[in-house]
Amino acid sequence: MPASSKQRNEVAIAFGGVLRRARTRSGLSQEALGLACEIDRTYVSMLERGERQPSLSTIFSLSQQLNRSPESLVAEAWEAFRR
Amino acid sequence: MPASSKQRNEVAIAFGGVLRRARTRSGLSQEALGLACEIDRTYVSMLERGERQPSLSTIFSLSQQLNRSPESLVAEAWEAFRR
DNA sequence: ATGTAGACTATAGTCGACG
DNA sequence: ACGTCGACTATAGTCTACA
Repeated sequence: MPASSKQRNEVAIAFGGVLRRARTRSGLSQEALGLACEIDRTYVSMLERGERQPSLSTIFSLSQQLNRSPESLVAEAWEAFRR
Repeated sequence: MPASSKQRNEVAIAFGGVLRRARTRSGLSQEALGLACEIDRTYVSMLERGERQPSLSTIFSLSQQLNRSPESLVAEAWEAFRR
């Protein structure tokens, strides 16, 4: 068992919300974002719904396509997670 | 095949360097850091050597124990990755 | 205190199909 | 354009042991 799978879920949910807001603001569909990042459309969906947690390289490619710095996405997710 | 496994390696190496510097500066051993984060000592070693890539929740717990914000670690890794 | 190795379990990430 | 399901492959992360 990894450290705490409850924590992982909460992290995933925090990131998911941030991702969805950033994506909709940017006017991209999940499909378009996935295509640009070379990640699967259904996986973008899972990320946004907090069912999966991104690795660092996924964070990097998502942030690039959203015209955001990776640290800004992470900072937002961290803030959402902490509360 | 995931997006690009070459990119993943480079991300892992970038993060590994950042982690090692942050940890040695903080005066913690890999063992002590792993214990505090509830992640395996040998896995900390793999991360520092760029053999593995952290997930977001791993970044969160590492940064907490290093008294750093997650975004500062990510920003450094991103900078190292881009060059 | 760290690197490495092997065998393992859990989860990140892909893909095709359907509503 | 998105959610979901199932089956899959790749990799994150654990654990024991030895140098």
